[in-house]
Amino acid sequence: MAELSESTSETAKSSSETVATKVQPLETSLSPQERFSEYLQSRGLRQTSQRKFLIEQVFSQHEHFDAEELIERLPRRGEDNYVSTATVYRTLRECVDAGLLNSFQLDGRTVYDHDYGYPEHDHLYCTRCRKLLEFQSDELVAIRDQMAALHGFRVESHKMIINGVCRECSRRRRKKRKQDLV
Amino acid sequence: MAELSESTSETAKSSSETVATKVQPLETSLSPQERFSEYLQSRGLRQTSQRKFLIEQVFSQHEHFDAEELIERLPRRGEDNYVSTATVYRTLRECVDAGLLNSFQLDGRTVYDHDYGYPEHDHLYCTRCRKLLEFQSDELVAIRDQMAALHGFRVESHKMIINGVCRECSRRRRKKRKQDLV
DNA sequence: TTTGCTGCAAAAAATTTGCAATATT
DNA sequence: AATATTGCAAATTTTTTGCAGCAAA
Repeated sequence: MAELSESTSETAKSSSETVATKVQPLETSLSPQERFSEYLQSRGLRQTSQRKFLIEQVFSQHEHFDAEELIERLPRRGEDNYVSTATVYRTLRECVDAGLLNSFQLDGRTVYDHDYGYPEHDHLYCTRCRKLLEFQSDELVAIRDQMAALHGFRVESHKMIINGVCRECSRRRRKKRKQDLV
Repeated sequence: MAELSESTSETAKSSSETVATKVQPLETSLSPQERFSEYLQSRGLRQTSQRKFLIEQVFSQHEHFDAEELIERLPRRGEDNYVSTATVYRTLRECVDAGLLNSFQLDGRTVYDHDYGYPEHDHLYCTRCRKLLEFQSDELVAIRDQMAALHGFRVESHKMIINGVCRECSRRRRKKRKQDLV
């Protein structure tokens, strides 16, 4: 139904002190597959072909996606490696439990984001083109911890999303307005 | 189905520089009712008894709520002032458009929060007791703006939620663990 | 073998929508 | 009078669940 795209990261050519923004892959000792295997084993769960195939697909590209999008690019019923909708949902949830994926809500859908192998980050969401950008800020985390401490909270995680209009959409709009004047 | 409660605000007895946390009502020249009237008029929409009644109910208590909770404390079908589910949903959406309410997703539900008459704030969510606390941080907003600027975004809004375990739940847990040892 | 897992279809949960009747402006 | 709004029920949308048969360990 809806599409998400272009999870970009730009370099901080900036200015002020502690501005870290680049969201770069981390080095990991285990591949997502291996990490998932560990998770399954630790819980007495089974290594099935469906789970293996799904993890492979999910980590074959670093993009945000929702269940529907994932299912769309998977083999159809009858084809090889077909996985039922129910199993896709079940496996996505397991990935979140296993710390491989992160999930959040966007326009009513659950969006998944690679967690394993990526630094903690948050998102900028363009309300015009629905593009999702990532950013990373240690300062943000520091404030988070400060706020939590103030209220006696022990932090488990956080989600932040900044809604706005991206550079491209602003440009597009400006151009259009100019044309409208002609 | 689920219940949300106790939107508290604690005072910052703190310490470090710019820590502002108290979320206190703002002074407003218009009541929510009046503000909604303006909104309706400006769009050629109508002032109906249902809308009037709903705004009244929604602003009669400063709490987070979802559609289900609201409907529960409203008159039932057959009673005076009954408002259909569809209208409740439609009106809540209008409130968001009108800037009276804010909404965000929590555990699969849409949660509404008073926006009009309250300073911009974010939330701490206890994953154990599902309590929602508010906090306010200018620093957070500053970082938000900085991150947006870095990516060429024009900010429209943001949502942040910190998940964790609240003071009370931590205590409860600790006590329980102690008992378990006996 | 034992028990977890999968696919299927049906169920759920939370909104949304079509439409005829009704109420505002 | 013109048309926005409401209530109702049916439809959507997204995700979950029950269950019988299948498959890892």
